[in-house]
Amino acid sequence: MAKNTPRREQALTRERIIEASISLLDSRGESGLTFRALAEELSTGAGAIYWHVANKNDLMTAACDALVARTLEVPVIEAAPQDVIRAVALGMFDAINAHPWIGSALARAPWQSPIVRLLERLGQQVRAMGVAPAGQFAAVSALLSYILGVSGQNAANAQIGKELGGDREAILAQVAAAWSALDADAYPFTRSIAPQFREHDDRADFLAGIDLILRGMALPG
Amino acid sequence: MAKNTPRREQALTRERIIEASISLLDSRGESGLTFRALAEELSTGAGAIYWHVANKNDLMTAACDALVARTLEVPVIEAAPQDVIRAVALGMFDAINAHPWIGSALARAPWQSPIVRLLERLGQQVRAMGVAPAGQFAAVSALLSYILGVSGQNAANAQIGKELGGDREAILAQVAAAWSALDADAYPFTRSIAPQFREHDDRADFLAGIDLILRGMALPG
DNA sequence: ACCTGAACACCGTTCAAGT
DNA sequence: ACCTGAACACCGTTCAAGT
Repeated sequence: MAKNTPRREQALTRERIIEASISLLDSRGESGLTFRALAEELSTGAGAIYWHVANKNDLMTAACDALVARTLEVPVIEAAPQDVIRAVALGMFDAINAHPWIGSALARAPWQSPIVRLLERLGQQVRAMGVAPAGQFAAVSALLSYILGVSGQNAANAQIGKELGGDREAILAQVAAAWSALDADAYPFTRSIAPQFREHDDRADFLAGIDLILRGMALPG
Repeated sequence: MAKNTPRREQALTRERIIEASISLLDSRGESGLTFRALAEELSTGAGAIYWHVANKNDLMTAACDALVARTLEVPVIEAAPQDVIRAVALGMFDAINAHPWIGSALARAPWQSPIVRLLERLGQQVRAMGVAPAGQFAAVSALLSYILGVSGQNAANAQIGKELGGDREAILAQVAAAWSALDADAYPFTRSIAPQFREHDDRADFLAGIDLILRGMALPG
């Protein structure tokens, strides 16, 4: 055996670990990211990964951060601040739809790097909108919380969808049917909204919520 | 041994299991809820619990639902719809502050019973506000997503706070310091907001976000 | 400095067997 | 019908030992 035979094609780096994590998360879902699976994918031992990564939480946050960075990388179009905010929000919505695990990862990373990226992007636009300095943090925080809330729900929906076989139409119909069967006295609103729910468009409703907040922000006072 | 000696004081019921789960979650945090710990608490075997509960997810959702139900149980004060919405939202905020694990449980229970309780309460008020039927679902959905987003972040904050020793002041200061140290070109907004963040009031900002959405909803069209 | 892989201390869930 | 508890198939994480 030559002594300088490399043990593998590429050296094990934090970046390679993160990339492998993303592809594992995308292909096998949240429960598919395992130190053992990762080690096999990278042709190494489970313990080796700990040299580059503190723990699983660190790994998830890093994977999430990499995708959020990519999502926000798109060139900033010259547009009204409100439109940029809409674009950023929709970009996140689409990214989470494509990689549902980001939703759960974001929920567990309070004020960490992926969130800060978003905060910065939204904040610059909120400032450009002319929101008073004293209200800027609260305004950005509201946008952020809303986006994260939708993210989390969408991630959970996707998870359940995968478990139940994936047919979105069927799941919506099932939920709508359950709502229609609720007690008429206790749940009048939910019952009445069931048909609307069945045909609702997550993306359109998401944007409607963003617009609600933006409209509230644009008002004086 | 008499044959009719009861094996334990009380029979094992779904309710007792849920109560024990809540107290375990409150005292030991999210990772403290374990079938083994639960079994010991209830003087039974781990497997016995499965007779009354489908799985851990079912258990978490049920525990969450019980607390949400209690939170929404408070008598509806005769007040303007906006004020009732504020009160409901604040009630949820405080409940999640007291039991951070609700935040994570809610995030994983899309359109399940705890969420439906909230949906109903908010929906009745949105309708009372006079929002057009076609916009009611989107409006409630926005409020709901926002509340869940804040919930999730708060739950994660509490989790990290517990891990790091619990001093909120110190954690805020630490995050603010990290933000101030960010690259000046890439993160101008985050840097500028750091002092504000250090002294921000989660509850006040939460309410400010609710008001933003309510204001947006009250506008025509 | 970086990697190996066995070992540790857990998990949720199942299921034959009991009452 | 309800409960027992051992067993199964996993986890994340650590660490002595290697290169």
